[in-house]
Amino acid sequence: MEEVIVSEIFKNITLSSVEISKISSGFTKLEIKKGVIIMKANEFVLHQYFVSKGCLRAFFVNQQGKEHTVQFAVKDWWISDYTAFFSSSKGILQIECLQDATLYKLSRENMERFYVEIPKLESFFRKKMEKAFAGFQKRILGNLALSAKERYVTFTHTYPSIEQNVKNYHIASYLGITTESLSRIRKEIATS
Amino acid sequence: MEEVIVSEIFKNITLSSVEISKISSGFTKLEIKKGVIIMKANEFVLHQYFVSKGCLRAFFVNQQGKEHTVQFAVKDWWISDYTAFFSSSKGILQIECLQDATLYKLSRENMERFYVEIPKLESFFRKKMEKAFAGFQKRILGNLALSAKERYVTFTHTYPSIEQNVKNYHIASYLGITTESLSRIRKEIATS
DNA sequence: CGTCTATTTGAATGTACTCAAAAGCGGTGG
DNA sequence: CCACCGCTTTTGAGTACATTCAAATAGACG
Repeated sequence: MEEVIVSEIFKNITLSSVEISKISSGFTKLEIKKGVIIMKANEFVLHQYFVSKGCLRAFFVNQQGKEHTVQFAVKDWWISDYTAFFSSSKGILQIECLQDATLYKLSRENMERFYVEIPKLESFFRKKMEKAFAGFQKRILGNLALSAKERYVTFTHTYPSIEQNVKNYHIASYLGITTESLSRIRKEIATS
Repeated sequence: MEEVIVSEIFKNITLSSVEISKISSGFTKLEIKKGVIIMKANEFVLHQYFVSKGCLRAFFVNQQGKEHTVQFAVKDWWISDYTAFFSSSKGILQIECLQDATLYKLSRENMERFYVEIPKLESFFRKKMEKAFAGFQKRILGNLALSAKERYVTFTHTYPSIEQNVKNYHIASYLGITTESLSRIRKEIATS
């Protein structure tokens, strides 16, 4: 892997050249085409992915075949089925590439090795978790406290870069409403 | 603080007596009575709390005065307004004691000191975050994919110990429904 | 026993859903 | 350039589910 990517992923961290090459060798670069499913449900989740370019989503398909988007990821985000990734178990999510993407994949194994060999990376990932956790809490609160319309408006403000990349039905499946409802909400907003 | 509590909090971690006393001095023991609010919204969140006994909840109050429960905590759980705690900013959640409780409080400052002085604690807290994150993801998925009735049933199975400690309207505010709806759901389940 | 709080019930309302059909949009090939 | 195709979004009508508001019942506790 080109080593320049290490400074893209681990911004704000000062690393020696030895550390950089050690980290580099732990990542694998992937070029993914739009439409490709890079992670299937019911398989062991051994990797997480850093998005250097493009757009992806992680989603759950329920018994009725309905899709529920758990997460979008654009540049500088990480994506995986983290519940499975952390517990080294089989996942329930699928991950789909929505726009041609450049990814860097990191195995749990290499990540654990980083923690031991380069402790500041453990701090880095801990902080990343803290932010993700805070984001999830915000989302839970939003689902509890806000109407569908408010959730949509919040979404467009919080993730303007994502809105341009994905279909409305992906957004609907993220907000927990149907495509039709989202369409009506958009109309209502446009005519007000 | 009695040092015996350190082994209660940091189970599965081998610590030297020096480390134990260092950790002990970082925690403060609290005895809290039912009904007491230990954290108010709009104040800086400097601590997180380990629950040794009792039951608490973290909740958000929206403009209309409606309450939304983000988290319950019973024995061995931690509770705080983590979004604010991690960013050392003002919180939006309140934390209420639902059953007389024994808590051990830890400041962000002391926690950061632990990370530096006793690195295995950073691993401990990282893993704790990973589990909490996984739990939140499950909850988001539940909110998206399940009906109110299914969410209630899942809740009673996942947190049987909590259900006994809290009022139905607390559970309703956790599930995102009204007390009346929860009552009807319970009736429906009972007569089936 | 009486009071306060929590839960249940009822009736009317509202919001989002389902299903079905129409309209819009983008790309491809004649 | 335009006609066609597939996919996405919009619109409409009827329905289901949860909400609101109000009132009745049930429980807990002094």
